[in-house]
Formats: sequence, C-alpha cells, structure tokens
Amino acid sequence: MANDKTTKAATAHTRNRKATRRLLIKAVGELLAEKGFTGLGVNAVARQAGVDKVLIYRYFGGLQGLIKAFGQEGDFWPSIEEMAGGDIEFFRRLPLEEKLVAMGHNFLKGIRKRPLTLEVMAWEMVERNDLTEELEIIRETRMLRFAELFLSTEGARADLMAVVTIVGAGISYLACRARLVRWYNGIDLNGDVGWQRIETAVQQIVKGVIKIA
Amino acid sequence: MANDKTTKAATAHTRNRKATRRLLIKAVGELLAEKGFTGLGVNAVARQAGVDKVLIYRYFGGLQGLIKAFGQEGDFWPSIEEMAGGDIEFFRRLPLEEKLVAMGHNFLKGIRKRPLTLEVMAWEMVERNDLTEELEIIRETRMLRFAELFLSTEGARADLMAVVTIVGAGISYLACRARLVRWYNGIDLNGDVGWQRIETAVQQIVKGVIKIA
DNA sequence: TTATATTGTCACCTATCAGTGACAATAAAG
DNA sequence: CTTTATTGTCACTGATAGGTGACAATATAA
Repeated sequence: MANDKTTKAATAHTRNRKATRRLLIKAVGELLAEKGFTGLGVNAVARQAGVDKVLIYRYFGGLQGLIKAFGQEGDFWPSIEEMAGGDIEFFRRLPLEEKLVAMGHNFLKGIRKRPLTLEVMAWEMVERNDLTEELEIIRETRMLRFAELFLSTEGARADLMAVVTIVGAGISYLACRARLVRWYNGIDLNGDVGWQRIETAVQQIVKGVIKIA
Repeated sequence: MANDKTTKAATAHTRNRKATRRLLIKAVGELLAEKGFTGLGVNAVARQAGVDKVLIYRYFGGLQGLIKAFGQEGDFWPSIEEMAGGDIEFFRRLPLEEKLVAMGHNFLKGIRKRPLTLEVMAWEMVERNDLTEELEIIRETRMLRFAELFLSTEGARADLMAVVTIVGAGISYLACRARLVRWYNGIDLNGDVGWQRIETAVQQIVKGVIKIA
C-alpha cells in the first residue's frame, strides 16, 4: 500500500541505451494493444516501459519519434507474398478470377490477425501522425505494386482497381469495426459464420465483375 | 490583450433554460465539425457555447447526456426515403439491379454531404458512447427495414445482404477516410473523378452480382 | 412587496498532461 | 585511479482536464 508508485517495476537500471530504446518501443505496442491509441502519451508509455519519460525525448526526440520508430519495426501490412498466398509463381499462373478471390481472402486473413494494424487503421480515421502517414505510404505503394504485378487489366471492361478498392475498403471497415461492435447489417462480425458470409460475397462480387469484363 | 478570456462572448445571461440547452447542443455540433471528437470535452463545449460548464451537469447530467441529446436532434443517416431517391413507390417498381445501384448512389451521396456523420463514423471506430450506440441502432434497424422492404431475395443465389454490406462498408470507409487522406489505391478521394470511378465500380459490382443470381 | 426556486457565474479542487533543468549513478576513456 | 560523457532518476513548471460548492442575479409565485 505504502509504495504503490511502481506500476511496472523500474528494473531498467541496466544503463543500456539500446535496451532502453527497445523497452520503450515495446511499450508502445503493448499500450496500443491494451488501451488503443487514446491512452498513448509520454507519461503512459514511460510508465509501461518502467523508464523515465525524459528518455523518450533524449532517444527519440519526443513521442512522435518514438511512434515512428515503432512503425519501422512493425509488420503491419500483409506482404506481397502473403497477399499472393505464399507461392508467387503459382499465384501468377492463376486465372484472374482466382487471383482476385485469393487476394481478398488473404487480405482479410492478413489484417484480421494483426490487432495492432486494426488499431492503427482506426487511428488513421481520426488523426494523422508519423505512424499513420508511414503506414499509408507502405500500404499505398504495396497495393499499387501488387496491382502492377498481377492485375493485368488488358481487355477488362470493368475498372478492376476501383472494385478492388471498394472491396478492400469494405473488408478494412468491417474488420476494424468488429473490434468494438458486433453486428453490421445483421451480420455477426464476432463469429466465423458472419465472416464466411463476407468471404462468399467477395467471391460472388469477383465472379460477377469478371463476367462483365 | 488584457481581457482575452471570453472566446465566445458570454451573452447567455438570458436566464432561459431551454435556450441554454440549445446553445450547448449546438456547441457540440460546432466543435465536432471544427475539431472532431478529440477536442470534445466539458470545458471546450462550455467555452464554445459561451456558458458555464456546470450547466452541462445540471441540464444533462454530464457530457454523455449532452452528447446523447445532441444525437437525438440530429439527422445523421439518410432516411429510407432518401435512400430510395425520394419517390418510394417509383423506387419499389424498379428492377432489383436498378434498385441496388440507386441505393449505392444515394447512400454515398447521403453520407458525403453529412460531415458530422463522417466524424461520428470515425468515432465509432475508436470508442463507444451514448451517441455512437444510438446511431448504430438507428442505422442497423433502418438498413434491415430497407432490405426487408425492397430487397426481395427470392430466387437470388447470391447473398445480397452480404454484398450490400461490403459495398456499404467500403463506401463508408472511403468517405470517412477522405476527410484526412487524399489517396487510396491510387484513387483520388478529393476529386469528383475518383468518386465517379467508385460509383461506376459499384454499378459494375451490382450488375455482375445480379447476373449470377 | 416578499419569499422561493431557478439560472448562471466564479473560485477552487485534484488529477493528469507534455516538457525541462538539476543531479546522481555508472560506464568508458585517459 | 581520475576524468569525462552517458544513462537514468527526480522534482518541478504551466496548462488543461473533469468535477463541485458557494454565491449572486433573476424570474416566478405568494
């Protein structure tokens, strides 16, 4: 009772700059996962890391710098390989329709298993900062590169990129929203049944759009 | 310089409870539009309304109550009539494909012209409170009612509701995101050209899905 | 006019925020 | 061992947050 100050036991007497930096970066991830970005401040991060907040300024120039460093260490978006399902050569030989379906499936799976990404996506809706901007750039370039590599639009009458955008945005929205709210249009976003409906609908969309094209 | 305290001139000496309530509710909307919900606190709202913050507690029991009252006064979602394009009887007689296209068009138009709705949608991604919960309920029941009224699924092989969900979620995501970020998958969300691509893609999706069904 | 309940103002509380300066403890270089 | 630069702790500031109690100004009812 008497000494309740050390919420996280300040065992960072190690006098090791690199280790302390890691502690701080780790603390950002932990806080982001536990409380979301609303509880992300200099004081909170320092407390979580069990380190004095002044070191955030010394080592990162402030919270922005720390957040940026955090962003550079993270695996936030599915890689191109992951989006392709692992085997890029195999993927390349698939017919366009199957490519798109696999892409939807892998993207959905990829972001749903990354809680920090969902958190940051929600953040992007609200505020711009070093982290969200950097992640925007990564996602943007990666998607464009992916399209360039695999989504040949020759002879396609449909605007494939726009369709992919809507579907991707829809998946992002639903996955992000599912963190806090269970139902959307009567679909249960907390259960596998609901997500199966979403995946099937993606398949149907792809199939239909390809038929047009 | 000397007296800089009255940011909004405290002319609410009127001693009129109803009028003061209105001032406070209006201030919520103004702040939400100007600064987003991050700057939405007891102090800020009171300052914006030119009224003492204690009245928020007296008249609304706190910020939550005020926000709830704000939600009840607002026109946040397109009405069923608006979604149908104005003339419900005319809409009812349209073929399913055209219904869906019109619905997408009207929904997109309806939320893009409601900046407060976009703000609250971003809020929903981050936090649950009286306002977001109430708006969830309104949207959910309204969408289900709309589907029940117009989207007869007899003989449809596709899961129309799931498709509508993805497209609606995608539109919501893009509209909401466009407040802060301009580009998404190389589509310019600040210009009409980009949004035209989105609308056309919605048409293509609908057309394709109907063909399957 | 007087008594009462309502409306609004003000001063103040505690907690927390971002940020800084001073200083002790330690490691590394000489 | 001594000097020096680094690492980490601590105490503080000024600003702002949510929240409350006391009191003045006013309208209303008697």
